[in-house]
Amino acid sequence: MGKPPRSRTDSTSPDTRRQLLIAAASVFAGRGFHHATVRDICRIAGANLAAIRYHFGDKESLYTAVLHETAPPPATPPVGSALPPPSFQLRTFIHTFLARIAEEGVSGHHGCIMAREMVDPTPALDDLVQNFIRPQHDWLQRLVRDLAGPGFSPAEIRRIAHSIVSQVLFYKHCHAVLIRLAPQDCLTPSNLDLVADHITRFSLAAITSFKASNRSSSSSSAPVRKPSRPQPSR
Amino acid sequence: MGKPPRSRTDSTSPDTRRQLLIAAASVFAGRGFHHATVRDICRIAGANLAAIRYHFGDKESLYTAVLHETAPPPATPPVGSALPPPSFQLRTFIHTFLARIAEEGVSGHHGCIMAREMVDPTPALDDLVQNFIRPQHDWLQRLVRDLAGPGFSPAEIRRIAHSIVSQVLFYKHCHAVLIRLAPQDCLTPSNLDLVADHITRFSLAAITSFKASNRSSSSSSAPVRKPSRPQPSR
DNA sequence: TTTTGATTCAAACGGTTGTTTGACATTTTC
DNA sequence: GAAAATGTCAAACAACCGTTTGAATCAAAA
Repeated sequence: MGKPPRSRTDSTSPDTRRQLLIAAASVFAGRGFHHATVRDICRIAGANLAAIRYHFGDKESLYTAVLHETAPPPATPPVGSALPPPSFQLRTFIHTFLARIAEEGVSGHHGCIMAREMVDPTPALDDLVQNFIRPQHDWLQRLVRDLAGPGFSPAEIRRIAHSIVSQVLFYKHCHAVLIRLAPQDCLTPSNLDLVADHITRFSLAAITSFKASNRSSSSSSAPVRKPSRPQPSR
Repeated sequence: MGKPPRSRTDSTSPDTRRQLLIAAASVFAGRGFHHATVRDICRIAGANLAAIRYHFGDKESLYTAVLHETAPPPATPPVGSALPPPSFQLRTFIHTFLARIAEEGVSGHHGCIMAREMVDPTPALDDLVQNFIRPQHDWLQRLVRDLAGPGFSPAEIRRIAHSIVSQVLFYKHCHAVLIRLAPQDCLTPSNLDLVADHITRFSLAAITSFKASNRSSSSSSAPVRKPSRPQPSR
């Protein structure tokens, strides 16, 4: 029946397995799970087509293997003694986040695959949310709570966190548009600091203003009068 | 040679053509150009497989036909006499934008297809940018310039516009993550006003703060001290 | 009625996909 | 050295894709 052998987790695996993982990470990151073909992966890896079945089982198992084995080590928040000020932490978070999705080489594949999963999910997204996204999401929420101070509902904290994350992901998800609309704004190593600074300033300014308006009035109130009934799209 | 007939633009087209357009819009919006199959479209439209070739030529021509024929009428900015204040215009822009990408029915298909094009572009993206995205982008930039006042470089204006747009698109592009991470934050008709208000307040607060810090100092200066060298991702 | 052009239809074509096969080579174990 | 496990290989399989064919259908013009 040719049942594939037990999954090998030891480091004495043959080279083919490693080459497949490297090639697969590159192809999956570049074209997404569905568009990537096993033939491309095997060709780049210099392996036979059947190698995928032998080493991983099928395409989807290879995909999850890539996600697990190319995952960056969990961020090391310097817990304990001297925590940098929250605004500094936010700047570092945004910069690191941007750098991960801007990265072109091997270390950027995981971020690219994650960005693709968000828009075009596969069954692997559930694991990804649980293991990578939710921890970061929770961490960011705590940071926003520290920055904003008391008097904010959990929903407000979450929406602020969304506003921060969205500004970062924009440069990944809308890269194709940006390159046609304003190529000079595309995320490159040269303007990464500039973009990180902008998003940090933009977000901190909004949070600071929220805090101020929250201190003066009892609850959050929209500072702009709403249109009675904004025109429904078409 | 069976060359497809001349493209018919008159309204006396047979019903099959219309049904194909409707079905195609739904399938393309739901699964994207590549994942959508002409067999699905024809089955939903109740048409034969060859109908696509006969009425449109091929799958890609059907796609562009959908993009053109389901396009919403150009937004009618009340030029001239009584323009509402910029902050009011921004709120309306964000609300309309959000409503378009949240819409589930037929009128939402164009927005869904556009959102997919941004992430997974097809040859149709060039037209889309030129005809739909760039006009809105330019309009928003002028609005931001009005809101921020003088003293900002074009690049700063663009980055602020990016920050605004990104917060809206987030709810579309990251819906799959949001539904797993914080389902109550997903964009629904019931919380659309809430989200629009948040994004408007967040953005206006940031712009107002930028304007203030621009008035006090000569140029824009980051209010947070930068880390000397933020940890490179892994 | 005959003819013409427009439209639909079942069926197949050629290509790509993920997957599987069974033989072959190599290494390890007894 | 025989036997078993391990890994590789070319080749094919089955399913699906977009596309194409050529005949059938139908309404209006001649």
